[in-house]
Amino acid sequence: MQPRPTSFDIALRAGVSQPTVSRALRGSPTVSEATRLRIEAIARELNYTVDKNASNLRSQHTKTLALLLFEDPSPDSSSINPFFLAMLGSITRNCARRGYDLLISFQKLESDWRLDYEDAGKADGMILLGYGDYEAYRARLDRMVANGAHFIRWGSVKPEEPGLTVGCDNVRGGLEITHHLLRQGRRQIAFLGSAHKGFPEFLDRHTGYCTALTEAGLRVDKALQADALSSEEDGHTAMLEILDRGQALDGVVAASDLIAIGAMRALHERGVTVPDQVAVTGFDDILAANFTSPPLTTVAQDAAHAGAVLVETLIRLIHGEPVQSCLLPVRIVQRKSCGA
Amino acid sequence: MQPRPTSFDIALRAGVSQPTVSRALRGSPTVSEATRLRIEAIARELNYTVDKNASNLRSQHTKTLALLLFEDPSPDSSSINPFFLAMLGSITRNCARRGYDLLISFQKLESDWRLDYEDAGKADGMILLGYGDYEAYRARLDRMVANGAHFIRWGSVKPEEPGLTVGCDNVRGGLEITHHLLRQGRRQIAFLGSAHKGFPEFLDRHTGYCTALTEAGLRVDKALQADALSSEEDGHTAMLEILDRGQALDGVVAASDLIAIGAMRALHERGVTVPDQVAVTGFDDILAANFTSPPLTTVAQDAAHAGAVLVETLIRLIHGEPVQSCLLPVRIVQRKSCGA
DNA sequence: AACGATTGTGCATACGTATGCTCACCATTT
DNA sequence: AAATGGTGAGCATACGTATGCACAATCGTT
Repeated sequence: MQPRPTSFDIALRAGVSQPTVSRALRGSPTVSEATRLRIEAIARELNYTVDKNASNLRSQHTKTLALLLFEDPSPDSSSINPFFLAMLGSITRNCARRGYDLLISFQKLESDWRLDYEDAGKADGMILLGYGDYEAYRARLDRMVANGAHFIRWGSVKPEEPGLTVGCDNVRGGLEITHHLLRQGRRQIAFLGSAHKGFPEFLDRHTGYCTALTEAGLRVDKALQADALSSEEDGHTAMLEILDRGQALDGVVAASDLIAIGAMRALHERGVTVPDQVAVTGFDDILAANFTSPPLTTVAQDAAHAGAVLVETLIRLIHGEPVQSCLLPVRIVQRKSCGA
Repeated sequence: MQPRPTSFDIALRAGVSQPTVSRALRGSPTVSEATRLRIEAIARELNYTVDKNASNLRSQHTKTLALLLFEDPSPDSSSINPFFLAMLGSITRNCARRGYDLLISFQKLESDWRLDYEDAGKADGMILLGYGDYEAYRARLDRMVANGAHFIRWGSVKPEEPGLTVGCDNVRGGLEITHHLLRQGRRQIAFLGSAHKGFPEFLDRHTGYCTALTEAGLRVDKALQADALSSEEDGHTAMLEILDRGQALDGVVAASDLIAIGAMRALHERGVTVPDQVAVTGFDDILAANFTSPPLTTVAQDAAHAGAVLVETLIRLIHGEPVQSCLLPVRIVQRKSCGA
């Protein structure tokens, strides 16, 4: 177990100076082809790798991004929301594609996450992922922007918020899926999802839902709505709540797939058939949406694309290139649960 | 946007030397209480954070673990196996709990992953996660062990393999779930899962399945087995293959939940009822297993516990403490699909 | 033939921290 | 009063790389 070779070892064997080795391996044009090839050969032979800590320390950047995953506010914090997991996969791949490492961390929204990463020189920028009411942290975000921190959020895109946001078009998603149910002739469409401020994306979806109803000349009825956070259990509870009101309904727009799955369970328990009596739709298109019975019609967010945009935009921000927030399109995935 | 404060800045304001600041903040006993408190106060005031790169460079360790996630060999590489995602979540949490950062990377098993991480000084150790025939890489693993690399694998625990492995008791899982079906009176139990070497865990589960049948005095019948890699589609195909043989059966032991879900889809398409005509079981207990129709009886692997053991063991390995491979218990989660 | 332009390399140094060693100081002991 | 021991802090330095600057060598130009 010999110590790692350094650039000095390479230099010695190649008969050049250490800086020349550094330049050669980084592909600097000021090093001649012949020298570079010689150095590269020796480096390969010795299994040399650049010491990242030394390299980062000197160059003052890390080629690393930090992904801060904010815990669901829901009590069941033992599992991550499946959609965020899909995002995580996509972000990881895209970081690798761009030559960046990805540092992952779970956080509470209230904790002092800024200090831990970019400030500590562990990452060049941060991706903020998770439900959460960023508005409550406006002051902190403002300060971060002022300090020149590099970060980008996934969430509800609002022009007035500080910093950059990438998110899908939740309003349009809510609008189109509701339209879709209306086109099936559904008229008493419930909405399940938190209207709580902590879930700005759910609020947007709710806005789309309301707009669709209004455009169709229908009344937005409070009796057809119930709060649900993000879990399957929440969806189950919310659905039962509406049923227990004795409220008649023929459709359900759920703010997430998990909520929709819970709602279907509740309907099933009460002997209501899906989609014949009640059509149900979700949002996200998580894996499980394929396997429910009936399979769930839902608004798909393209996690692969979203991850690419997040990483790409953040890297451009780090490089000082012009960037802007970005609203991604959504797409309706039609399966059986909507009755179409 | 002023430059980050360094330990020299703190030292200046506190009227001490830089090394004293370093010692104070790291809690060295050679610094007096009074001095330490003073330094800590100033550090807080200036929003000081230790520069990780400098710190790591000097101390030659990073307080970072690398998670190498090997791609599924399955063609659909766009999504990560849900069980591994659950592991990822658990590993992340446990790293945080122990004060380590987690660096994530997708890899191909063939690529030169060792060089990229521990050697580059980016991580103190590596967690290897993914299906894969590590045996084919025995030589490389041997070399890594000889070089003193710190790594731990998730997978099939075999005493003869180099390095450390943590895995659940796949043989016992296969055994118990098959017993479970046998106890329901099932006698013609199929096995769906790759007997391919690339999936040692599936092989172990298959071993358990065979043992259970033999113990029950039943013959292990090739006609009741079909290869399936890890995806839902593979399970679907494999199930159809057996059905198309005209093979009679009353139970299915699938080597993963996704395979089981695909199998149930195939059975449903052919008008076979689950669990009345055919009982179906899975392995993993992914989220979706709750929501299938009927809900899937399966062998649960405790990802939360597994992640804790992996991280714990790796850290002890890094610290030079005695460690050993570890076999984790599995637990049968009974739902509707097994007919019990 | 002399001179500027170009090319390739070395020198010196900085990045910010952690730690072995030395040393001053004070309290206690003989 | 001298010797001893313990405590707290400073000095010097190392970790391995990247980069501004100087400079030597080569080339092309008039």
